Amino acid sequence: MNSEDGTVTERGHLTVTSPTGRGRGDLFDPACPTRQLLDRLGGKWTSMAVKVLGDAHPGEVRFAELKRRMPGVSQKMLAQTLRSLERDSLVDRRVEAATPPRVHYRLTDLGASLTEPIAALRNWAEEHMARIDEAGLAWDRARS
Amino acid sequence: MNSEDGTVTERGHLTVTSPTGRGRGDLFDPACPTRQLLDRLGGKWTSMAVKVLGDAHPGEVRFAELKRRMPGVSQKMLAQTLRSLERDSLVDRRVEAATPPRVHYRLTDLGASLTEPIAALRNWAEEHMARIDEAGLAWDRARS
DNA sequence: CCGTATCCCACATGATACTG
DNA sequence: CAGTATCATGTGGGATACGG
Repeated sequence: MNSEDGTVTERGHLTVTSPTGRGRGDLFDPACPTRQLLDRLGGKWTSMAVKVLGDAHPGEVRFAELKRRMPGVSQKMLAQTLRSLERDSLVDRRVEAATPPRVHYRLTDLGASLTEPIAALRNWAEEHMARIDEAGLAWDRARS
Repeated sequence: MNSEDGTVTERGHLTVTSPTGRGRGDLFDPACPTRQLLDRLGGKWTSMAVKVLGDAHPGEVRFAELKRRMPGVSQKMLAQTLRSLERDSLVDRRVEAATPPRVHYRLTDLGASLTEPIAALRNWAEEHMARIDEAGLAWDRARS
């Protein structure tokens, strides 16, 4: 982010309106909800964590089990991802006081509701991504 | 959706196991369609470009007009975003030979179909992001 | 007008090591 | 077991300048 330049380089977003549509006095959409959501889901592990927790719903999943079901994730990234989801109230964290400690995670109702739009994305992806891959390869070939 | 156990092997989503059924994963899956889609939509300008082009559909939009409707985007990022979309066959590019040249962009049918799952995301975001923001602020307050 | 080529930096992610 | 701390790095993306 640039220093003291008051003008932000990013403002209006997916809620971009037609100039004639309605007079939005503000014009500046400091934080478009869709952008914010995409920023979260776009993270490398967020959607996978939601998926894994969603599959276990309404059961709880422990940290190590979560890690086991998300091959490739590091402890750091898993913890960070869960933190973020917890902060957003999408995930609930329950600590079982014991030695060693046990920590259980589950989706909140809000988090569970997210699985629906994600499912829409997944369905679209399953149906069309193969074609997109082909198109990409063809494009690469045709290029010079 | 069941609360069954087991690793996530379901085809089509954020699949995580190796194709050879190795059991526990050693490698993460690079070819999950949903992951690929999210990587694209997660880009800073992709979804906005789709939105703007979708609003204009079936009309075409020229480069400069697109840029005008996407405040904050640089020429580099706009060109790069459009290239990527074109490569994916989500966007069609038409060059009108003239001086100065005119280039028109429009969504393909495939690209237009993407607006539906995106709309699902947007609806969810508009309905719930405010609450998520609150939760984040409360969380920040509660934890020093 | 419509791009591409460079440079640059913040940041997301990964590897590793260390605690309670 | 469930994290946090630290360091290294690849890259997305912004600024700027040049070219067709």
